[in-house]
Amino acid sequence: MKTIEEFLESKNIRVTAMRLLIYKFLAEKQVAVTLSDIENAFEKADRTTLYRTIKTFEEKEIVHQIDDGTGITKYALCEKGCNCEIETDLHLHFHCNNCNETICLTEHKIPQIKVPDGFVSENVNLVVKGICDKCSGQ
Amino acid sequence: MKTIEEFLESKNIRVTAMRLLIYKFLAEKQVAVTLSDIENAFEKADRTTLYRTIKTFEEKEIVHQIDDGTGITKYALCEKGCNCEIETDLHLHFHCNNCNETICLTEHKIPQIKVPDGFVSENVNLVVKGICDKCSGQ
DNA sequence: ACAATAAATGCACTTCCATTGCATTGGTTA
DNA sequence: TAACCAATGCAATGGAAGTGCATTTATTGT
Ligand SMILES: [Mn+2]
Ligand SMILES: [Mn+2]
Ligand SMILES: [Zn+2]
Ligand SMILES: [Zn+2]
Repeated sequence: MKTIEEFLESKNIRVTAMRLLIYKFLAEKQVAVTLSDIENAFEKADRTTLYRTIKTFEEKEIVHQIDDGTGITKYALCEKGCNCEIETDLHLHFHCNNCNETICLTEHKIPQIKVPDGFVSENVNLVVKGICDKCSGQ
Repeated sequence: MKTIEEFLESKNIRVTAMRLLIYKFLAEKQVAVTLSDIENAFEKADRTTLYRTIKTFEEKEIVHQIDDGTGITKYALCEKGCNCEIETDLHLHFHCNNCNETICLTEHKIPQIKVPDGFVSENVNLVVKGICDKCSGQ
């Protein structure tokens, strides 16, 4: 069981107080977060630092970006063995129309999508919208 | 074969010169267009008018909005019998990473997506990215 | 330990797109 | 013709993403 510090170092991310805090914040959250969410959680810190931190995490592939159609970019930690490097994020994302939260359904892989002749599929974004388990009340 | 005028009226959209022009512009295009595309095509007209025209078309369900992940909203005419009212846009969208164009693959319906127990799927957005037929050169 | 160096942080500013308020124009109806 | 309402145009706003540069903090070599 690696410490967070060791984990970040193994990914060539220098450990700083801010980075540890943001990493922990992401790890606690069960849902994808926006930059504003992080901003609200760390009011002392500058927006740019938070922005660049999340971008660093993204580059180093410990976080992936989610476009859930709300127009606001969200982020979530990658799962172990996520291998963003090789192919993008194969799991689907669910956006709740009620509580407005977006979560990774890491168990649910995106099915193979057929495209017409002549088209080459490199990458797929699949977002399901509806009511989440918490909001559907069961 | 209805005229465009009759068609717009049947959808409770008042016919104006601008609306006819924009409708024809959309009808000619084989690809989804941005507001800027329309703006460039009609430099005499005000951006707001173009914006509100497309929003009117969207409300009246003769145009659907496409979020292809570029961060810029695109629009395309609905197919006949599209029935946006009942359920959204079941076809998938393809975004070309080379020419940067997005097209409706109206023939390609989105497959049924399974979601975990407790989740209710209301609506699915599926965007495939890759190389389009024109760019793949076949 | 110290100086040199590089990276991280903070502040200010910019850009881009979407959206709105309000005045004006234009078309329809009584 | 007068009254009305919708469409248009202009100006401004807002939100989010991104960048330049100065400052602080950490790392490295001597
Ligand atoms: Mn995810
Ligand atoms: Mn479409
Ligand atoms: Zn919910
Ligand atoms: Zn192309």
